[in-house]
Amino acid sequence: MPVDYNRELNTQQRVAVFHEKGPALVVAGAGTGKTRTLVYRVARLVEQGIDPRRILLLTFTRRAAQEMARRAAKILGTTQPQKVRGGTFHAFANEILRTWGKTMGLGQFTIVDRSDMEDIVAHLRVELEFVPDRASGDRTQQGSRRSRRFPQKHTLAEIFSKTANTQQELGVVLEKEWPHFSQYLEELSQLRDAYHTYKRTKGLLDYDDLLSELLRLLETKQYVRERIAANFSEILVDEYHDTNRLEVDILRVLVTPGGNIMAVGDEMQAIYAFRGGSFENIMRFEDDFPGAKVYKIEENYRSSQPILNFANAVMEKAKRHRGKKLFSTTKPEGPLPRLIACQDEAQQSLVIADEIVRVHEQGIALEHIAILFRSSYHSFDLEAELSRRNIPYVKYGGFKFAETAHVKDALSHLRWMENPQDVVAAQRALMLLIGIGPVTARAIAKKVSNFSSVADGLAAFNPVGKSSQALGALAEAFSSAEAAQSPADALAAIAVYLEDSLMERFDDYPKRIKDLEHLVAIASRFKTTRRLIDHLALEPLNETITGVEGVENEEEPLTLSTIHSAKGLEWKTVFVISVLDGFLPQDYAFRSIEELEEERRLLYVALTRAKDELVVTYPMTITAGRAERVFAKPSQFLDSIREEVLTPVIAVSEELSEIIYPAPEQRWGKSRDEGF
DNA sequence: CAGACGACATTTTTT
DNA sequence: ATGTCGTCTG
Repeated sequence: MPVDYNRELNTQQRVAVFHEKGPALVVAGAGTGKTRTLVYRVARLVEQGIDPRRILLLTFTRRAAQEMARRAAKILGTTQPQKVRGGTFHAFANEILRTWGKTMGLGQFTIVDRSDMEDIVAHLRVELEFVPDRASGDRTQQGSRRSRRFPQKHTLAEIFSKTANTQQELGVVLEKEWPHFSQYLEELSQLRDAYHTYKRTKGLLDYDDLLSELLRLLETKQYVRERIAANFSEILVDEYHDTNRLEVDILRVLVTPGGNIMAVGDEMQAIYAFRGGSFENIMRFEDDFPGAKVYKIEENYRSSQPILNFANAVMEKAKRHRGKKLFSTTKPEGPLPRLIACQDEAQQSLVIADEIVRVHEQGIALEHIAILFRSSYHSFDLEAELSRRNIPYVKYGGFKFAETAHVKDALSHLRWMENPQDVVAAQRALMLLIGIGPVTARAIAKKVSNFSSVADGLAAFNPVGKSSQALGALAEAFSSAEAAQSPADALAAIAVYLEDSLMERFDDYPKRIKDLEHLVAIASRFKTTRRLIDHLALEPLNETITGVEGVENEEEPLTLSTIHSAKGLEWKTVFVISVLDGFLPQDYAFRSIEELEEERRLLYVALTRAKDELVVTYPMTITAGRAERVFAKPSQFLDSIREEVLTPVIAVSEELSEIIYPAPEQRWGKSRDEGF
């Protein structure tokens, strides 16, 4: 059955969907049906007879890719579009490198995540003696003092990652973002070399390597490039404003001149500069892909006009923008957004919880409500309040389930089993044992790496001393894990083995044991351990541990999310909390105009998630440092926003449990009088 | 060489 | 309020 493009799309969308050949850039504002356009583009291509397997859809998150394939399938009424190859740049790179890496000497490899990266760098730092080394005995006063200000491991990882993502020299990156560490240029350079060597000899790739190795492959192996380019006759890229230089370079070699690439993005929503993302890529699309056509989609379908007025007002003062203004013809009316000033953070939580109850009573399901914030920890207080009231929620962003210690522990065992040469995983697993520290762990890991199975390796030497019993238990666990028929069974064996250690180490071990069961359930969806491990490294579950345990599901939960994790999503009612100078914009951002502007776009992204009702809140006082209450200033982005656009409200409480604030339809003057 | 202790800084956002 | 790094002890 043919798709009725005339009915389903507006003129601007349709023009983009019917783009014929060659490169195209679709500049689409928030809520203008960006995804819709891509989905129909896929449908259109498939309808034209293009094999869906030859369409490559690169998106920023897995959620986006799945959503798109699902919706395309719905339109076409077939499962065809499910065959569209899609995923993140990193997942795509992984796939290609697994297939073609051998051609450039890249054999089996393991993906190391950020914390692995940090551990490796920390280890190398000791080896290179950038910290006082106990073994060397040479502990001069100077050496000790010098090491004091040497960057911490997470900073080191950040610096190295940034140079990879922006394709810039170490010195340049340091000068620009970490000038206070410029003095260590030489050491950092050495350390980075050591890190690269370490990875190469151990068969490890970090996230950045996935991209740069893919680029290297495409640039050095002509025939591989041609095979892949020929295989993907249509490339679609979502969220183009958040791509970094490395990703664009990959696209440039992958797309033959005049080839079919369609990128979709909105320079006003660029919020990933910290990972090298740059909306400049949107600005220079025509230079990168000569002959490109540019399409614009401006009409917003998501939000009511009052919400758009507010969002537009925030962007009006943006330093660099195209004067693009969102408008709605379908939703001209709606309640005005409100700005609620609360006494403090505790009251803010109470106000939000009360508001949620009110909205919910008006018939809006919890799943259509979201609370957004700049940083993960901004919601801690609110989370406590929600739990107290038994309001179910899921939290996205911040600490991830896959990054919690116990999950990483379990996965390390699995990784070690899969690849006995994976010494990073091995060390983590071994150090859990009493009596085994970094040195012994490394020694054992090295010995075991000569065997093709960890169980064999551990069995080959009979350990003596206090750790022998523990090592015996470990060997046993590996025997049963390796004998397992599926990744899930293997993981289950490991989970059982780990229980004692969890009980030993954590107060909340029942929860953690449950988490591992959850992990086993996830594992059961995978046929091979390799795939399971890759999947968890590339697309870690975004839910945080707190949210996972839900109330017995009477109703879909409420969403709590960082603004970053909310990108591309929408809700009927949206609350943006803690919109304070220092929170949003984050105090770090005051270093430069560029960073401040990115924070402004972040607020813009948050506001444009709302369909019908939007509430912004901030506490008037915050606890700064040592229990001192200080007055806080609402975000500078709210300065001089007129009251016809944003209704200011002051939440007043006699007691903390009783708060007076106006219902959304009430206007400012009246409600404020009532408030006092 | 492992592990405990204490001083200190450090609190973003993601693949 | 937490993690990281250095130092000290057995």
